[in-house]
Amino acid sequence: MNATPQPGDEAAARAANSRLVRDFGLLIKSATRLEQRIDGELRQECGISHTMLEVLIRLCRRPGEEISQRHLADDLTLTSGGTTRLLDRMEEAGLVHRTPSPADRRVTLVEPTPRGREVFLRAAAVHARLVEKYFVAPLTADDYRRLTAALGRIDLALRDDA
Amino acid sequence: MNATPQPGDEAAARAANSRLVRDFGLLIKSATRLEQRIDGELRQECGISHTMLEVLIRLCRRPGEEISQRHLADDLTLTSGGTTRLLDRMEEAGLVHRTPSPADRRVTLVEPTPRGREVFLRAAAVHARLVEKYFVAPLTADDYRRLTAALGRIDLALRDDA
DNA sequence: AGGTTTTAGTTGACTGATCAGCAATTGACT
DNA sequence: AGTCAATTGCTGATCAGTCAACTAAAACCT
Repeated sequence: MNATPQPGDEAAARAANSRLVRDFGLLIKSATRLEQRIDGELRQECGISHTMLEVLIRLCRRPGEEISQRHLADDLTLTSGGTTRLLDRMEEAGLVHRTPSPADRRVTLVEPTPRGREVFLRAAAVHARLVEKYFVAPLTADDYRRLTAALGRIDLALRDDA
Repeated sequence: MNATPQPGDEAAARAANSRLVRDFGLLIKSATRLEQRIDGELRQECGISHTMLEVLIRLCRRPGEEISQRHLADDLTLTSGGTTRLLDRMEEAGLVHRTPSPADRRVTLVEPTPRGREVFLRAAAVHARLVEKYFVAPLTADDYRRLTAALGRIDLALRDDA
């Protein structure tokens, strides 16, 4: 039923079973699952995606401040094209408003609409509930602190060599 | 230039600036960046995506063992349809081989081809190099241990209430 | 000032996933 | 045995992103 064992099989098995491979897989998988869970719940209860929530978070931080698409794109790790389309959908849904920058006619500034802020408030509550349940509750306070610190260092390492 | 401040603005700003929101954003962002980096490098140097590598990892663990698509889908957090198409591409690329299960005529079993194992070995080296650089190096040994343990608990919490 | 280079955002073509619906097969219950 | 439910994998339609090519505007550089 199986082919005759090849010399490479053993080496491949060793690599596939390595500790690092499993641990790294766990990081990616946990983050993916977590995001899927939150995305699904947000769509169902608030009608927005997790990505849209991330946009609203950034737009609501400093009321009155307008943020350029470029800035959003960098912060969300999206391409400029992807950001254009994301904001198209959000504008269509009445969540944000685009205005050309008076200072630089290349840039367009983005602001949440009143409705955008309102939806954000509801979404933030859902978000908080789920983050609490799956991110905070499973960890001790100490673990939580160390985890976020560790993630910060990883993120820094990734940013450093662009 | 800015609209008159609304009563909800302040509440929204508070939510948007919360500690939990930032920390959770960091988790998702770090994982996303990490995966993008690795995916890009794998495509360039080995011609496979990160998802394909994850498939090969699972197929190479126990040489001679064949794994059902269903099992793969669950393990990768993909839908069955997505898995079908992923394996279509991998079969097309000569990385895996599908055989109908003799025991249950609904299931099809998947095995790596010799070429699949060979590509996997090269990809695993690239993978190890990057994981080492961005996941291990930025952390102390102690942090690393705690981080993976914490992720394990998060993953468990997510699995528990399916 | 004037030409070159860089930057911001949009768009068309494509990719890799999802979802929902399907056929085939198997299991479970009388 | 015979029906009804559950499971496996596949498919068409769609979605949300990428990439590369483009335009318009600004910055830079002698």
